[in-house]
Amino acid sequence: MASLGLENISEQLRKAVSNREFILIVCLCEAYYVGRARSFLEKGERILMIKEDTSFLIHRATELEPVNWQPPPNYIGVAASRDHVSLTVKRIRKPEKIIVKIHSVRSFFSGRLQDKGGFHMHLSEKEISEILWKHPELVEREFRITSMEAREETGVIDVLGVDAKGCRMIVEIKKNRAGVEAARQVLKYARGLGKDVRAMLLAPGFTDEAERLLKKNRVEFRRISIAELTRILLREKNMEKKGISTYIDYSDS
Amino acid sequence: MASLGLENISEQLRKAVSNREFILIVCLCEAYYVGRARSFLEKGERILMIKEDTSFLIHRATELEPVNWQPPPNYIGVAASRDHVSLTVKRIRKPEKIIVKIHSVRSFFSGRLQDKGGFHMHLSEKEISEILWKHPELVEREFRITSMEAREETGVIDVLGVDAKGCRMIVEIKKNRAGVEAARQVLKYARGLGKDVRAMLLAPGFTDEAERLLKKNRVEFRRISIAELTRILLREKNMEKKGISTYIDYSDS
DNA sequence: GATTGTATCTCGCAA
DNA sequence: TTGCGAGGTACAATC
Repeated sequence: MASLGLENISEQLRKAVSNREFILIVCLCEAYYVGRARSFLEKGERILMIKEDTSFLIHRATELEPVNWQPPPNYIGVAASRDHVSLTVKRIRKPEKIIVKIHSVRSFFSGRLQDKGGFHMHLSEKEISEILWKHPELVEREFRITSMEAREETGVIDVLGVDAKGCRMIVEIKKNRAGVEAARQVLKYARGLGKDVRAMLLAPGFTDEAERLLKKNRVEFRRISIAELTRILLREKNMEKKGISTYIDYSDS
Repeated sequence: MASLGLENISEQLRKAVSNREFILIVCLCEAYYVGRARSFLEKGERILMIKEDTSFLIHRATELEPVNWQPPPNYIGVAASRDHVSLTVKRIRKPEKIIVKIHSVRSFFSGRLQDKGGFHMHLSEKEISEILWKHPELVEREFRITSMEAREETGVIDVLGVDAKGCRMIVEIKKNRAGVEAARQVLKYARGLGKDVRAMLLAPGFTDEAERLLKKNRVEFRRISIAELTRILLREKNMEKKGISTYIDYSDS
């Protein structure tokens, strides 16, 4: 465990900052902020967090939101005085800075975090299909779905329907950002059904490559928001079994 | 320093949670979220923060924003398995929850934070006056300022001016939330100048008491945003010496 | 409880 | 770089 003497802390902090480590300090401090506004946080015990990309946060004992913060990139300076360590966090691209006077330290952590784990907002394609089945207008105004998961020679087409003008339309759903493969897949389906068929790809996002391919081949595409679909899904579920808290249970076992 | 064995951690965590302590855990973990959307965060090293009001945050090595979070109040549950500790954070007023599987712990801190320090967004009354001098429309459309810091028998009136209809108007500025004292002060000034004078109190906020008193005496009041005024102030300063970074320097010495 | 508006909003994307 | 829209926005004030 690190010694918590101020001289020691300032040395460790300096080193951790120059190594671009993740730093957590539980300390008695006060903080000034000048930038888009100005503020002063009186002395008290808080958590200082310096991230590996120089993001900076000061959290208090309560409240979700940090009391002070600064988005990266920042210049971070450490200076030792007789009775305190000052930490200066200065935004590089904008005129903003926070100065923290650290008077004493209760806990200090620094180190590199091993974190290659991905973050996924998700909804299965099946769930997305179910939502679209109930809300075809999410695909397009006056769109009607005639069949789902239709087996064709070229593969399984997620959604088959008819647009406002009576034109047939196939819709392919991707739960993640769609790449060229997805684009090629829709293309294949569309070609398999002939010329007078509209084709659309629905996904939370599209790679540049995919967009190019889709535009070139006149396949329509549209962004869907997983968050919005989730909102709809949960609302419907709540309608079904109302009164009961009904979000999906991620049981832990 | 706490032992970082999982059994030990689960016990400490349970105790800290039941004592409503502030908890910081640097650990290898994965996290599920279900609620307004759904997400999964793959295994990696992160910081878990449980606050004294049960606010919950998961921060990664980079990025200002937490990857997962949950506003208070929450129910917090701890369960130990053979190879991991699971932490369940379930929102009380809304159907949302996060489940974190903690696989190993690099650092653990828990304790009560002594923090009575206030947080103040500020701008001096003088600075506010200067901004109003340049932007009288912030007081009211077509307002013209005739004098500032005018000495009257009853005291120093911050702003004296004329409204769109030519009616005289006094404006009192408070840089913090205005209480009854401020209200009484404006009232005194207004009475000192006679009946055909409008009076207005500008402040970032008003106590209920103050509002009542002001309404009763037909003194107008208007909320001003310190953040907005600061924005204007800094913009003007940047116009003056443009090219140079010009925010006010909080020197640290 | 539901709605509205602000924020040192942040963040991503397009122009 | 700037502007615009979305967000699990959060949060306070208001009805």
